[in-house]
Amino acid sequence: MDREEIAAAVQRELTVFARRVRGVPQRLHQELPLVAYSMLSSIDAADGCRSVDLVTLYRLDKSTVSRQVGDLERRGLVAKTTDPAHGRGQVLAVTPAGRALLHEAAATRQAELTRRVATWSDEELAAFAAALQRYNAAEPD
Amino acid sequence: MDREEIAAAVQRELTVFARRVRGVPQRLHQELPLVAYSMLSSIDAADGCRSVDLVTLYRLDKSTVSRQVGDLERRGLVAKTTDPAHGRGQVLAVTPAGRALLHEAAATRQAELTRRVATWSDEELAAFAAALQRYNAAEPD
DNA sequence: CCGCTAGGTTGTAAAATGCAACTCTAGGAA
DNA sequence: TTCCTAGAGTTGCATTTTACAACCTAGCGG
Repeated sequence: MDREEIAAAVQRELTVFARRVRGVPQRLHQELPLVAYSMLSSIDAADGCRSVDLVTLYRLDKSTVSRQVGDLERRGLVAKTTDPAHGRGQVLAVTPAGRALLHEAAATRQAELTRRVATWSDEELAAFAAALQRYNAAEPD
Repeated sequence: MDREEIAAAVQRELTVFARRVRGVPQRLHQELPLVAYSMLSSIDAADGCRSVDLVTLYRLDKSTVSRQVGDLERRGLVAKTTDPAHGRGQVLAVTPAGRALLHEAAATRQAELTRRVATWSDEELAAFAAALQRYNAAEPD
């Protein structure tokens, strides 16, 4: 198998993964679909982040992020604070309720993943994580 | 980093990938968005496949596949034939026009991928492909 | 003090999807 | 043979997610 074939295989597998994931949202966790989950977990991870940061992380439109963050806020999972230190924009923070729901959902997802990779060695899993990280880090433009 | 942390990293990276991909469809290839592309390429790869096969491959609803295949047919990229050998159901085939468009789109996507993994060695890329394959092959239920 | 611009929101339209109800027909049972 | 069941596909309908565009708002630099 030459490099081109390998690349084609990567392409194929990424496509399958991407397509399958589209439906998963509500199936996995009723209250926190993939979209909301990813937002919430990013806000939690990147301390003091603003909506713009999510725009660049996920390469989404401002409006999309605005709506989703708005939804999270309306549900009491996220709080917007106007931090004068950051000048313009609002700093986002996960509320205790948000954190609770997030941990619950994370556990569910983690369990699912753990089952899928049950037969993988630690080394194999670590290599996979590193490769994904590297792939995602590459600039698309 | 213990196994749990590694798993969390995998989770995180897969999420980022999944979220980013959602928007890509029309951006990458005007005529053949990700959804149509994946259908067409699967029909091309799995010779004599039926709609049901796509349902199981991508874990989509029958209706979704029906509409998408219908769209491809209306655009003259796919032909449905009622093969008596298969009993019920219709066997799908990519038309010459479909194949042409498919190859064109594949080239575009391949180029994009190639750029992203330009710094990867053959071994690294092959390992990535294998890991993805393994991940996708795991039964989710 | 004033315009510029980054950050965010809202209106609108499109795509993708799932569920449910329906049709059609091949294949087996009686 | 006839009938009934189950597999394959289609269509109606609602929902979610998204992009684009127009808009608003308030810091920041001059």
